[in-house]
Amino acid sequence: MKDSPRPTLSDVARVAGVSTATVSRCLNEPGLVVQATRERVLRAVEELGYTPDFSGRALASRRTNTVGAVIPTMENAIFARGIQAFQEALTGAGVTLLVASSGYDPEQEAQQIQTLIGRGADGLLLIGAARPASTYDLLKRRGMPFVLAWNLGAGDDPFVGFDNADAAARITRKVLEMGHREIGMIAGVTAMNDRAADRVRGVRNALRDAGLDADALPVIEAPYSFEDGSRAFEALMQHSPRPTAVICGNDVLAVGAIKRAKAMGLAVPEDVSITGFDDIDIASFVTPALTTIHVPHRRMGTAAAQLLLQLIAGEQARRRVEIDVELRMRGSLGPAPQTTTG
Amino acid sequence: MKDSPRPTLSDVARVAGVSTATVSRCLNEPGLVVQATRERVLRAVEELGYTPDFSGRALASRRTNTVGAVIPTMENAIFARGIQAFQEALTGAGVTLLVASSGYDPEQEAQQIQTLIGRGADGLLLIGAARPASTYDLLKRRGMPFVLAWNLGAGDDPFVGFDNADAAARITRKVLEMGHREIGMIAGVTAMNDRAADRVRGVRNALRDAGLDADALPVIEAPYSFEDGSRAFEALMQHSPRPTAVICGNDVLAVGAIKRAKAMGLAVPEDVSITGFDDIDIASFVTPALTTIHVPHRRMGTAAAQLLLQLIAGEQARRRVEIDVELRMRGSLGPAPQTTTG
DNA sequence: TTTGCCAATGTAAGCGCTTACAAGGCGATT
DNA sequence: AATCGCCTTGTAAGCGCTTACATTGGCAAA
Repeated sequence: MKDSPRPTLSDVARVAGVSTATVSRCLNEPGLVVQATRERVLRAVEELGYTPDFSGRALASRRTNTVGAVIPTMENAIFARGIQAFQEALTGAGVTLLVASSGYDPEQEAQQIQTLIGRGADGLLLIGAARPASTYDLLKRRGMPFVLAWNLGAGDDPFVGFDNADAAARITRKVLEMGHREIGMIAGVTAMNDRAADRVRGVRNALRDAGLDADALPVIEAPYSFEDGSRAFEALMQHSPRPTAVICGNDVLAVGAIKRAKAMGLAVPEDVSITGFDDIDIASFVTPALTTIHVPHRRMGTAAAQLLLQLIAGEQARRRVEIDVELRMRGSLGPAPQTTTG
Repeated sequence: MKDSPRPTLSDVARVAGVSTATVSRCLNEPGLVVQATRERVLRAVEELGYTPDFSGRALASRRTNTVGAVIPTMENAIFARGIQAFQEALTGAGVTLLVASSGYDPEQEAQQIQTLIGRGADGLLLIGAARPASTYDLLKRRGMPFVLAWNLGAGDDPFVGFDNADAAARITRKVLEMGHREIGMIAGVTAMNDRAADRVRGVRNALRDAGLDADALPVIEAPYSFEDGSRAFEALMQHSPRPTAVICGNDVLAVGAIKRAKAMGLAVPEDVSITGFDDIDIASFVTPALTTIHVPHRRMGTAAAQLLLQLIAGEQARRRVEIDVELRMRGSLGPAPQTTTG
């Protein structure tokens, strides 16, 4: 195999017997080139196996048709799904996506943003709204279009998301409606994760509104895994009085909790009710199926792509897109058990 | 917010009162610049909020410290996990990752490879071994280092993977050992997916080796979702004689199958045994837990990164890395039920 | 035939950066 | 005091591409 250096525009030009400008036009504005020439050029392209060099093109044309996304991690189904839809929408518009992950670390996120800017991203997708002011400063000083997703944005920052606190409050009210008064929560790790923190806040708000003591709510934080959900559930069951309902910050924790409940000989929902959040595939597949908040992740990704493309194009657009989420009532939430004191 | 054009190297140079070469050196080889100058330059960088432009740098230096990966889809936990590890390993080496997805379409894959080459990727990660010869030609003509993952590579192509057929045969032998003779299979979609196809082949091989009629194996292909696994299971149960064991091409299908089995009033594994493949988190969380093939996806991602970096650096390296997978025996596989004819 | 215009192509100047090479300055050596 | 050599910095030539502008040729109109 010949390890040939990549052919360049001028190689093509030489082989085709035209100028580099003509080759460039052939590739970008074929209409400007007469058919015979075009064919000659394309033949040369074929023959040499020419592929345009992105750097050269970006440098000369000052645009990249590229947007970047910085997500906490790919190992979370909700991001994977949303980003996949985001990407599909972009591809449809001839734009490529650069994905970077921050591991939930704001410093790494800032670093990745720098990298993406350096790579000429025309716009950025960021997750959630909580990040240092310095990061927002950077973005705005650069005039870099960006869209926040998976949460509401502060100020007038453009976003495509939903109110996590409000949704958490909604599911909490449902739990209360079912007669539960001893409630516990298994939250995602809230440090550097405004979505997780907002969900805790939402639960507390709902309790307070119902005249209960929000500060008394036992909350255990757990990383995003079945196993950690299980462990947290077991710990929560040690709390006295024992919760009759456990509200989980996401479906994965909830599934872990259900599993442990069964292992502990507790019937769900007869002995203890469990709720989730996100409505990922597995939510409807566990037994009992999870009562949860349905979030249309794909739709959110698509809408985010549309908004970002509009911002980049400088078009007028509704900058604050609230996505509807809805409560999905399923088997894991039932009426509170009769207490002996009741 | 001033929508200032990005500051360039020469802006920094002007502010710091030095030449562009010195600024460049400050950023890339700080050792070559005397402390006083360095401080002055860094202050200017800070003040202007300068970020190096990737295109300019790539164009001038002929290297990008970038590798690309083309995966079928992000919406599959096994890729998400492997790629996450792949990325972490790269980041540790100061290399950035560009991810593209092909939607299991070889043409799109070739397209994405072109794009990544155009973007100056120093190397590529590709999934599986099956793709048109033209794609391999392109890669080799360019002298582009690449690593295949999630399967064995053909010829002497470098890979980090495992033998899907062999692993599938292994789990099939186990099923046979448990006394099952009426076996069915729910496979992933095999078109354009050599891993899925190899798994089917492996099952057939094992049956043949056991003196059974491999062609008689009922196989239903299903997309990667719980729901499709369920549907396929139900269809398979119409087959006569009804299978006492269902081998699934992946864990997601298997979980779907288990759920439907229960819904149909079939006990697992008493009435029907079900096996999976991949050992994703949920495999140990379903009831009964899945007997499956454990694949260390993260380890594979890390190893792939190491190999790719070595190839790029032109170092001598073992180019064919076979990853160990192992059978995880859990509750979903039990002895074949007594038949009336037995 | 001459003129004018337009379509097709060529010329060449960068885009922001790196890096050979040149130049300058200073201390050490003789 | 003269010379050398090294350390620091500057000069300038591209890297592969796009694109404003110049040039050419052909054809229609006069």
